[in-house]
Amino acid sequence: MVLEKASSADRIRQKKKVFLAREQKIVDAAMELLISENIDRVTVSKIASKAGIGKGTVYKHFLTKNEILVRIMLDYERGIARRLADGIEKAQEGDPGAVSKAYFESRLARPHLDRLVQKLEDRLIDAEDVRSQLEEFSQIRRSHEDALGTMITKLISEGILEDVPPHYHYLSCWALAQGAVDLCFNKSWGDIQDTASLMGFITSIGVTMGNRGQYHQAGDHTPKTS
Amino acid sequence: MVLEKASSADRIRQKKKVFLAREQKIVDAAMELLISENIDRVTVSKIASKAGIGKGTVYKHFLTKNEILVRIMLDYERGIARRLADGIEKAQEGDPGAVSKAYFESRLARPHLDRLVQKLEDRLIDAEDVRSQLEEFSQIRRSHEDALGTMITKLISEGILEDVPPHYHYLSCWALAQGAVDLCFNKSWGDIQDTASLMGFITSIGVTMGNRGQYHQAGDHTPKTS
Amino acid sequence: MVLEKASSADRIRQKKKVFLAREQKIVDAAMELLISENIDRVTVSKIASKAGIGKGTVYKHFLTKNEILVRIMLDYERGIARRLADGIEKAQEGDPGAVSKAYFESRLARPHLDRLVQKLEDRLIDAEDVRSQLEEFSQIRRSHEDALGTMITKLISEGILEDVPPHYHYLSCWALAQGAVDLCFNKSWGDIQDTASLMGFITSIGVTMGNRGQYHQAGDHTPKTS
Amino acid sequence: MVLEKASSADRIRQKKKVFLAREQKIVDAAMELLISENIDRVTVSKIASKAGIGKGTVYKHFLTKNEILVRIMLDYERGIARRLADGIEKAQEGDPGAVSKAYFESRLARPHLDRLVQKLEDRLIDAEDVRSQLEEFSQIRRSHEDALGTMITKLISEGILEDVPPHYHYLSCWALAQGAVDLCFNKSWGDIQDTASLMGFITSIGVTMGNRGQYHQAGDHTPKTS
DNA sequence: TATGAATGAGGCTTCATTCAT
DNA sequence: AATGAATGAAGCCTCATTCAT
Repeated sequence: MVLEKASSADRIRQKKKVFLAREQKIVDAAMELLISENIDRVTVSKIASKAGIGKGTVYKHFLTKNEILVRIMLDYERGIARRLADGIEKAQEGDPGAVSKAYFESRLARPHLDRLVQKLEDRLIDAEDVRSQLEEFSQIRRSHEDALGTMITKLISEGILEDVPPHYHYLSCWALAQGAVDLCFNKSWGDIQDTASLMGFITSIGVTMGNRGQYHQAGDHTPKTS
Repeated sequence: MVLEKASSADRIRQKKKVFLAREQKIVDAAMELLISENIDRVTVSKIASKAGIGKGTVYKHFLTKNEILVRIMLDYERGIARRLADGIEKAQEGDPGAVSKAYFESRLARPHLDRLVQKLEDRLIDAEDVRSQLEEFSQIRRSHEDALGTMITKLISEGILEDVPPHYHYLSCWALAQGAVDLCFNKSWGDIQDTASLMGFITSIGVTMGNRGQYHQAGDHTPKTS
Repeated sequence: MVLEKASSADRIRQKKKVFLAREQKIVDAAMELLISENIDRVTVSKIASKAGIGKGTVYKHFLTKNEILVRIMLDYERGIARRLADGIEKAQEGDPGAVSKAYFESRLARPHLDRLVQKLEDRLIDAEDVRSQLEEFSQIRRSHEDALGTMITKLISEGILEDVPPHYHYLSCWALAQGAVDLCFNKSWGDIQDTASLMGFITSIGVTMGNRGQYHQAGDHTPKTS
Repeated sequence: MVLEKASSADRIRQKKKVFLAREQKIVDAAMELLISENIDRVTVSKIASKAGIGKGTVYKHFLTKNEILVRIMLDYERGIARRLADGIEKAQEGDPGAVSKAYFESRLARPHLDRLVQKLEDRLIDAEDVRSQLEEFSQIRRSHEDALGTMITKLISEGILEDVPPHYHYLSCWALAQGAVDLCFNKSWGDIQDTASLMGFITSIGVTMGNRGQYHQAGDHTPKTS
C-alpha cells in the first residue's frame, strides 16, 4: 500500500514534469521560429508543428497566442535580472564597472533573443489580453533601474560619473545596448564580419560612457591633454 | 492651335502635379496612421480614407501596400542623407564633431518617425515585393557609412578617434541613436519627463564616444592625461 | 453636362439599389437556411454560398454573423408592428376583437419565421455585439403592448374583458401565440394534418380568452346556462 | 466463502449504487449549468467540474454529450407523465378539470426546467446520435395525448367541451403552457412583477379554454345563454 | 480616371471525444 | 476505474488586392 501510494504520487509528479516539459517545448519552438523567420509569419499552427504536438494542445498551456509571446519576454527579462544581481554583487566587492558590464554582456550574450524581445514588446504593447503580464515585464525592467540607481549614485558622488540625474546614465546604457543588438541583425549593414570585436568595442563605450569629463567636452573639442 | 497645345501641355503638367500631390497625401496619411496607432491596425482602407480618396485609387499610385511603406522608409533615409551632407560640409570647414552631431540630430529630430522606420524595416525585411526598394534603402544607409568613412579615418589619423576599424565608430554611433529613439517611446520606462535634456546627454555621448583615451580606459581607469 | 450629372447621380442611386438588394439577398439566404436546417449548422460560409457571393462580402454588409440574425428579428417584429397598427385602426372603427385577431394572424401567418425569431432571440440574448439592436427589438415588442394597452383597458371598462391588470390579457395572448407557433413545427406531434383548422381554433380561443365570465369559472365548472 | 460471496455481491450492488448516484450527479450538474447560463457555453468540461469528477468519467456514463441532454429531457417528460396520471385519477373521481390543471401545473411548477427542455428539443432535433431517445421522448409526449384523449372525448360528449377533434383541445392546452413558460423568462418583457398571479390567470384560461360556447363566440359576441 | 464592392486565403480559437496511464 | 492531456475539425473574422462601372 505504501509503495502504491508512493508510486501514485510519483506518477502525478511525473505527469507534471512531462506537462511542464511540453510547455517549455512550445516556448522553445515558438522562440526558434520567431527568431528564424519574420514574426508575422509565425502561426500557432507552425508552433504546434515544430513542437511536435497538435494545435489544440497549445491551448492547454496558453490561453492565447499572445501568452506564448509574453512568456518568452518574461523569461528573458528575468534572466537578465539574475545576471544583473550577480553584477551588483561583484560591484560591491570593489569593481564599479561590473554592473554596466553585466548588463551589456547579458543583453549581448544572445542578441537574437534580445532583439526578438524588443520586437515582441512592440507588437504586444496594446494587446488587451496579456496586459497584466506586460506590466510585470515592465516592472522587472524598472527594477533593474532601481537596482542600478544606488550604484550609479555612488559613482557620481565619487566623481567617476558625470553629475547628471542618475537615470540618464542607466537609460543611455540601455539605449546603447538596445541599438547594439539591432546592429547585430540589421540587414542593411550586411553581415558584419567581426561582430564579436565590434560588440567588445561598444561594450567598452557603454562601460565608460558618461564618465566625468566627457559631457562637457561635447561642445569643447580641444585636445584632452593640456 | 498653338494656344491649345500649350493649354494641353499645361493641363498635363497640372495633372501630373495633382497626381504627385495625391501620392504625397497618401504617404502622409499612412505615416500619420502608422505613428499614431498600432502598425498592424493600419489598413489600406484607413489610409485611403485619411487621404480622402478611394481605396482603389491608392493602387494607381502604389502596386502594393508594402510599396507605401518602403516609400516612407526611403523618404526618411534620404532626408537623413541630406542633413548628413550638410554636416560633412561643416566638418570640412573645421568642425570635426559636426558629422556625428548632424547624424544624431537628424535622427532624434523626429524620433517618432525614426522609430516607425525601424519598425517598418523589421516587417518588410523578407517581403518579396519591394525587395529592390529595400535594397536601395540599405544602400543609402551604407552610403552614410561611406561618407563618414573618410571623415572618421581622418579623425583617427589625427589621433582624435580611437584607432579601430572606421566602421566601428560609425556603427556605434548608429547603435546609440537607434537605442535612443527606442528609449523615447518605450512604455516600460513610463513617461520620461526630461526627454529633451536626456537626448542632449546622449547626443553628447554619441559625439565624443570612441574618442581616443576612452577605449583603453575600459579596463584602465587611470586619468587620461599622462 | 446636365445630362451627365444626372446619369452620374443615377449611377450612384443604381449602385445603392444593387447594394441593398444584395443585402436583402443575404438576409433571405440566411432566413431560408435557418428555417430549413438546425440553426447551429448555419455558418456564414453557407449563407454566402446560398446568396451566391463570397464569404468576405457578407462582412461588407454586416459587422458580425449575429448582426444578420438580429436583422431578421427586427425585420420581422417591425412587420408585426405594421399589421398591428392596421388592427388597431379597425378596432377603432368598432371591431373590438380586431386587435388580438390581427396579432394572432400576423404571427401565425408565417409561423416558420415566427418560430425562427423565437429561437434567434434565445441565442442572441447575451451576445455582446448586437446588444443595442436587441434592445430595439424588445422596445418594438413592448410598443405592441403599449398600443394594446388602451384597447384592452377599454374592453375591460366595457365589461367585455375580465377585470385583471391589462397586461395579463396581452401577455396571455402572446403566450398562446408563442405556443401555437411552437406547435406547428414541433416534431413530437408528428405532422399535424389539419394545421390550418387547428390554428383557427386556437385563434378563436385567443380572441375570446380572458372574456369576462371565464376567469371565475376556473373554480366553478357548473354549466354556464342557468 | 458464502460470506465472501455475499460481501462481493454487496460490493457490486454498492458499486452500482455509487455509479448511478454519480450518473445523477452529472445530470444534475448539467441541468444546473444549462439553466443558469447560455446553453452553448455549457461544455462537457464544465459539467464534469461541477459534478466533481473528471471529464473522461462522464464518458463512462454517457456515450456523447447529447446523451446527457436527452436524459434531462426524458427525465422531465416522465415526471410530467407521472403527475398527469395522478390528474387523470382525480378526474375519474369526478373533477373533469383536474387533467388540464395537472398538466398546466406540472409544466409551470419548474418553468426554468420546462423551458430548458424546450430549448434542448430544438437543438437535438436532428442529432444523429440520440435519435432513438428523442423518439422515446416524443412517444411519452404523445402518450399524454392518448391519455387525455378519453377524458376529452368524454367531456365533449358531456357537452362541456366544444365539439372539435379531441386533439385540438390538448394541443391548445400544450401551446398555451408552452407560451406561458416562454413568457416567464422572455427578457423582452422585463421582469414581470406578479408572475405567480399571471400564471394563475393563464392556468385558469387553460383550464376553461375550449369550453363549449366560446368557440362560436369567436365571431359572435352575443351573450352565451340563449 | 476614380471608385469601392467583392473576394477568399489564412489566422486564431473552441470543444467534443479519445486514449494512455 | 478514473483521469485529463491531446487532438483537429470547424467556425468566425480580417484585409490586401482586383475589377467592373
